[in-house]
Amino acid sequence: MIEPEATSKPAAACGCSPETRAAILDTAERLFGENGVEGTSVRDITHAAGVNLGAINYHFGTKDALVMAVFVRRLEPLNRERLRQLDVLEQKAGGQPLALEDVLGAFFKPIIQEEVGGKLPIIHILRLISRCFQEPNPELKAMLKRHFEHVCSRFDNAILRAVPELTLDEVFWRVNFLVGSLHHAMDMWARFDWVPILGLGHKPKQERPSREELIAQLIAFSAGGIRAHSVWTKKQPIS
Amino acid sequence: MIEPEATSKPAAACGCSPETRAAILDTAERLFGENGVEGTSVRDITHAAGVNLGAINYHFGTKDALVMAVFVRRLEPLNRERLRQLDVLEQKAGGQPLALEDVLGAFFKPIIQEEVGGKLPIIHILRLISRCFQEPNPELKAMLKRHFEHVCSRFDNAILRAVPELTLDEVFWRVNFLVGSLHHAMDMWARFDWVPILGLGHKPKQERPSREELIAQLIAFSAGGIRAHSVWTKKQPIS
DNA sequence: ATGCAAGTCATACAGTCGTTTCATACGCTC
DNA sequence: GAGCGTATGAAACGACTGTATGACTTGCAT
Repeated sequence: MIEPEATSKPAAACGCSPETRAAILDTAERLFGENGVEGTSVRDITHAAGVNLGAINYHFGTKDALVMAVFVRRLEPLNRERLRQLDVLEQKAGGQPLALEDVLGAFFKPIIQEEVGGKLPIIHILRLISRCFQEPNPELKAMLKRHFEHVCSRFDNAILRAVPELTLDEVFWRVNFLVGSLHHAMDMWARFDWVPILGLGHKPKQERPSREELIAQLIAFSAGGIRAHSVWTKKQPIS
Repeated sequence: MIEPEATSKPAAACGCSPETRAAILDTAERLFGENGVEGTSVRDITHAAGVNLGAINYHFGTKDALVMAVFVRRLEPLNRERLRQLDVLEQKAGGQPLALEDVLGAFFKPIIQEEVGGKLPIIHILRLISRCFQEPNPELKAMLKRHFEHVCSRFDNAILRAVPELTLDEVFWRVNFLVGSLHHAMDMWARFDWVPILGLGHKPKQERPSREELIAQLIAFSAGGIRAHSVWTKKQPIS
């Protein structure tokens, strides 16, 4: 594990930072997703990546800056792809409201397209996002806002046009429900073999579903949930 | 903040551990929920609780044991109340399948009943549960399994009877979707004033919804999602 | 009064944290 | 080949981590 990948050449060909930077980003993304930012030390990362301890501070300045770099590398292409798919749908529709399932597909599918933004499974960065939504770190929150603000605004509007019965507030909260479902489900999916240890109800009989099957289930669930009758227009209290 | 609550009496009345233990549990629950277990030191807890540094090790042995104690104090009465409400529903139904919304209500409502298991807002322990579902700590997982296994099994069965079209696997995953919605939404709700900073889409025009309103929305969404047409019986791939 | 057990206190321990330092080795331009 | 900027290496820094120790105080039974 500390073995510094024997295939690496003894020296880089150019003066710029070669694969060390990428190795740190890859390893940090994985370990952050598995154990959290606070649960992963810079020594964990450098040892697993087979680079020197000082490499993180040299290439990124601080550990916090590394966290930001890990996010930016993934979030930028991920959300660009989401918007691109939404653009395609709206262009096809020619001004008409989109089908709800199509909108949800444009939001979910880029998550499971592993090649978006790199060759590492996207699940790691998704688990990391899920973790960091709960963190109180203001810089982290500002960064997440910067990347998600426009995207969620576009999708909120598309969903509101697809299901005009709802109020904007209801769309806001139901989109948050949907995001929570995505995060928790993909986390469960990534650790499917351990799910019976977690013990959330029955252990499914069959194998772990494919990513495509899980996303199909997620789209069906979310669409059904968003299409549920409005409950806040009448402001009816809970029984 | 370090002020050891001036109203406390100079000495306890009995030889047993008096309010120190409870003060540690209350403070730990809050700080763990806000900053995570790894992000909260024993000094953070003891300072905020106004007790001595050694008090945690004296009363609980280790920090990990404190984490367990924090969980057990809440989870036991919470899940007991869930099962009680489900029992009442099944007794009323007399062998007939329950209404899906009633089942979901029995799962969600005890979360918002603040007086269940203590006088602290339940939101802290909910955020802590949400965080710890992602932790790789095996002892934590075993503890969560112990508390949730029976409860989720009961609710899975009730939901399966309410929506017999679904397969057991689908119920399993949709219940996980629902759990993710609950965790993420309640976390957002707890930090509603900061949500625009997080930037998940539009900022709602109106005020933060009441807990009852949010749960009503969550029940509507979840019921709609669970009632969505089965997608795995036909094993249709994603388009 | 005396002894005892429980609780609190200040302090210290060894280990780990993120970061810094300085020396060294490299590819490049002049 | 000299000089330069970039990258890596080993070691150390002070701060912080969870935990352990021993003295002190308290309420209560003898």
